[in-house]
Amino acid sequence: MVTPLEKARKDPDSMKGKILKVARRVFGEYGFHGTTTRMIAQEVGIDISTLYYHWGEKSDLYEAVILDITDDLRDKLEEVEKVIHGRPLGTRMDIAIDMMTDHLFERPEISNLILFRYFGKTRNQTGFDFHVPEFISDIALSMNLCRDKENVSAGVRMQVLAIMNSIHNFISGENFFRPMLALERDEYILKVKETLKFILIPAFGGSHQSR
Amino acid sequence: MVTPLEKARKDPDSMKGKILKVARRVFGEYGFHGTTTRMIAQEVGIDISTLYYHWGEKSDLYEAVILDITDDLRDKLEEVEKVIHGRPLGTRMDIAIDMMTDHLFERPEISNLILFRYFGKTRNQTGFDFHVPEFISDIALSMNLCRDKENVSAGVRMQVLAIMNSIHNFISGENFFRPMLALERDEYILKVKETLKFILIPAFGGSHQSR
DNA sequence: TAATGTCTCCATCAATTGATGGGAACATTT
DNA sequence: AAATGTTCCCATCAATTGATGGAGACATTA
Repeated sequence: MVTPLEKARKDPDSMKGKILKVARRVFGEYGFHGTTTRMIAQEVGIDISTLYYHWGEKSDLYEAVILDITDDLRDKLEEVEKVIHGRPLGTRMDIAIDMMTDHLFERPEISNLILFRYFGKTRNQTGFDFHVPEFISDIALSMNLCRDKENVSAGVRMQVLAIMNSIHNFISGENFFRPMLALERDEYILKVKETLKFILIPAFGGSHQSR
Repeated sequence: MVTPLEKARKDPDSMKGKILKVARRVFGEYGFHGTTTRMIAQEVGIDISTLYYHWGEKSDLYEAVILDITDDLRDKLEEVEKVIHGRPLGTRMDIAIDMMTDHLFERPEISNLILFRYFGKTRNQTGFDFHVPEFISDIALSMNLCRDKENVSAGVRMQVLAIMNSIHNFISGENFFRPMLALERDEYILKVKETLKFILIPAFGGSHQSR
């Protein structure tokens, strides 16, 4: 069976797909409460009732957006893992940072939405959760921070969280940070990678034992 | 002349002060759009019109909250600077992390609100900005990352941002991360400090030259 | 006592916002 | 041609939400 989300992902030119794409961006910029269904409809260039025809409740659309970016992120992480597999630890970090930042800078809504979920509450919180835990374990394994996927210690999981968040921060904070630093977009992206590596590689890329 | 905000800060038991305190927390949890004036009034235990009598428009109250936490943060940073001044670099990081995390874990709204401002947009954005830049330079100087407060390079400022954000992330994300890691509050706080030091001290605390 | 300023609540508005129903245009399929 | 499904707009609701005016209660001051 094909869910509406899968259909919309497969065909981004369909109305469902177009709405989903815009909704990703707008929800990402303004958060759940900061976004109105009218804003989304207007950006797509359709009437509001058309939006409801396709996606139903606002929270249903939001949920679809969340699942969409989750899938997106999972796919990318798998791709990265394939590329870095087998290489020395330092190189692995280097490549992973490059690939993830490039990917996310093209899709800042992903970082935006993830950070919104981490740090903000939503009235009428529906507890559909985020499958973060499995990501974490995969990354920990891929970074040689643990031996097996099961039973990753809390400390290691926090380290992975810190890494992912530091990336998301710079992506999502671009609109705030870049004017502050007076950098062009490509300079900014370059400096982000540089800074992330400067901080993360000494701690993770070097010669440490897996615990 | 005494502004309403100064008055409220000086006298936290006054109605103005009580409202401000609650508003900090609620705005921090739900963001600007996620918070209704009725939510705040209800938490304080007063009628909504009482709130408007004291603070006027919702956005005025929000602005006061922002200024309030900015002052709070500035004061704390000054205090930290006094304590760590003159000590060796590694110890400085260690103490600064301990003091800042302790302070912020008691006042998570600060981290919440700062991250909201970094990562989210607000409809009708009034561009009152955040005075982040000056903090950054102070911290950079205090961490021996630059020689003088003027003319701190973009790279160094990004490093400072990364440090501050990584702290805010764990504070503000507690509600999301802690259940995920199945930790008690004090365990969580301990592990946060541990993780931050594990990542940051190799990059900043060790033997590096100031640029 | 009278006056003043502070603080409170109730009732109410107007605008926004989530959501729906009806109906028409249009293409595709049967 | 008939049936079906998709896409679209208009009108409209009910609930929420930001905001205000008026009228009391209360203490302090004159």
